[in-house]
Amino acid sequence: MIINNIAQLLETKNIQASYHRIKILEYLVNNRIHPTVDNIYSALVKGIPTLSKTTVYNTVKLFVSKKLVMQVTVEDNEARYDYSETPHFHFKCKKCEKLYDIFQESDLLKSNEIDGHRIEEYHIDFKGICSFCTTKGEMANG
Amino acid sequence: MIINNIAQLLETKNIQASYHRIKILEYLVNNRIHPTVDNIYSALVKGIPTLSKTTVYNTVKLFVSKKLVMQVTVEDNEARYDYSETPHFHFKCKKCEKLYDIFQESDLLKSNEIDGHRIEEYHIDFKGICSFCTTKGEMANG
DNA sequence: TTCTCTGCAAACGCTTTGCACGGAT
DNA sequence: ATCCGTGCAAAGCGTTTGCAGAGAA
Repeated sequence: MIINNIAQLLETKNIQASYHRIKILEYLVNNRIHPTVDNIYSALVKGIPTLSKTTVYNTVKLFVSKKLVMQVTVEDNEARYDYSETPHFHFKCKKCEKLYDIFQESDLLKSNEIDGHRIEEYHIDFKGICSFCTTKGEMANG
Repeated sequence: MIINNIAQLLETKNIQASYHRIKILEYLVNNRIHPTVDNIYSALVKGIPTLSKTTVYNTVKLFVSKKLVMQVTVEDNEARYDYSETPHFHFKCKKCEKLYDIFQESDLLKSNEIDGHRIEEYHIDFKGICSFCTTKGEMANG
């Protein structure tokens, strides 16, 4: 369902709504499981036998560049992709390896628990434009 | 300097203090620049011509397993290594690509600035033992 | 001697690149 | 006819593995 909405969503971001792109975005919207490229490919190739992994790579890269989906890196060498309107954090269980979404915001760092999960490590990374680059304006490019 | 302290630091963590390990840890302690394996290798091979990248891989992996250094993944396909007693966050400038340490803790998410840097994205990942694995105790290993 | 550290070379796995085919406009 | 999406095959690159030689205990 909501294939039309998916196509519209693509157009909102100025992405031409090809069949593959619709299916890939649809998968991301309906499966908020932080899939890898391989996850997406394996799930979709059953219904689209001609699908290639290159297309999945191309497509998620395009989606990320258009800020339609977010790339998540919790573990190394596994790029995962995440469609979500709501900013959130992740909790990865070292035992069962599941990746949980965390929406709670307050007192994140005041205890060693979050949503009942025992925190052993955390990694908080910000990206943006640093104060030096901000004051230097655009001229410092390159 | 402080070669002796480095050796002691290794012994504290039950790591035999070989020459290479001392030099690699010394480099990490003195260069809090979140170096990659390649950074470490390139810096040290000048003074230790026989050094191999495999040894650097082996060594940082050992350090991480002994919790002597932390593995940082801000960008994909670049594993960086970080010696630091103080837990902290990172801010990566999208323009100049520099990686800043952030020690401030309060109101992290209440504004779109931190230490004067303009935040455009953030990624907060936790790792530990999830509530299900905790209640299941040790029996659920596998 | 035995155990561990070291290092070369090859293998590995994810990702990217180059190029050509095919469909849409 | 042109542009863009797609896909195969090969290359690329960081990392891991296997194994052998060197050094320490």
